[in-house]
Amino acid sequence: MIVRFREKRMQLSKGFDYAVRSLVFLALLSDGASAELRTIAESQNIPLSYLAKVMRNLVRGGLVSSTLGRDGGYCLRRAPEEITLMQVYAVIEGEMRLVECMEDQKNCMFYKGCTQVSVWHKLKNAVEEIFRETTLKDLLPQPTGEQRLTQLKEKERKYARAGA
Amino acid sequence: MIVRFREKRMQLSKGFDYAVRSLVFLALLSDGASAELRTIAESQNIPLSYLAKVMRNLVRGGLVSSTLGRDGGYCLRRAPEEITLMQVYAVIEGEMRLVECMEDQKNCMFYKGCTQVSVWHKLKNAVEEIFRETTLKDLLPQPTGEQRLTQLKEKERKYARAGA
DNA sequence: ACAATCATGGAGTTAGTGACTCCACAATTG
DNA sequence: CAATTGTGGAGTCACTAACTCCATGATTGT
Repeated sequence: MIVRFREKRMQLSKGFDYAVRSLVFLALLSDGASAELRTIAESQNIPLSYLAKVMRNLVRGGLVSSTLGRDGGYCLRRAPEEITLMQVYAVIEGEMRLVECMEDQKNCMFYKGCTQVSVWHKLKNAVEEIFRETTLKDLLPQPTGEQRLTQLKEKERKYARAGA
Repeated sequence: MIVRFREKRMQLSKGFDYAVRSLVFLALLSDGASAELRTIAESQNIPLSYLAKVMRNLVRGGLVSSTLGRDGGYCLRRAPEEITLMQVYAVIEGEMRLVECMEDQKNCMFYKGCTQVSVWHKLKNAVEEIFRETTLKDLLPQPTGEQRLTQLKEKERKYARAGA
């Protein structure tokens, strides 16, 4: 039996979710390294040929670069902190439209008297602001206490060497 | 040819939009007055029998009351400033779920390492905050300059009488 | 009491599209 | 040249928002 997502509105698409996950995966690679489609798909449990489409959009959008042939794959084009969710959203979904008449109000039959459109815009702005201020870096898993301790020691050693 | 809404994610349902429009319509009636389904539907260009369903939800949700029989119809149960968009959303759409694994993270295969869910929650909170702070009153059309002038004169006359 | 008028309830129907698949093709490299 | 990798696009499928229909129940004026 396939358990499915009871659909309610205001939800994000899987494509967008997949894109973000994949980008985070790429961001976690030691810098500059690339990963093939299959690796990403398997690690993130994303259907391979569907992810192909998503990645193509990311390539077209300039967020990742792809190399063909043996040892090919995808890698980030910019540092994680320079890639915002807004950019990802724009690449995957385009312009955000909460309602039909969001920008082309001429089509809206309530053109003149419509008082709600301002609220929808406020909503859109709030969402986009969060998208704009959230970068891939914010989505990277925080180092555990142990890891942070290691980093600290590393730093200390550096300072010690610098002082010597 | 039927022109249709190019669907992009993060959009609000028509049901919700219809609900809000209808409530605003009711709020504009001189207080206590009720309007029948047909009146609302026609004024707002909403398919009659679809609106019936929406209104039923609003009744069940306690936002409007309905009276059957001749001269029946719907009217607001509370003052416009006491009805928030959040309440309307809850009645029409239920709990907001931006992604599948929003609350039942056990189902999420990335349970442990998932760093994005916090962003989705931030998003949800931002949207819900706007919904919570926006009431029907905020959606009522502002009086035009002319109307405001009339109101002002009305007030002056009152004061004049009071002074006399 | 009755008929007109109103909402209620629930079982359809439909079109659109998000999510996913498949396959042929193009580029790269050992 | 053969293996490996991404590209491109047409095609499929299931789900559901949006909408319809009809039978039923409540209320009120006459």
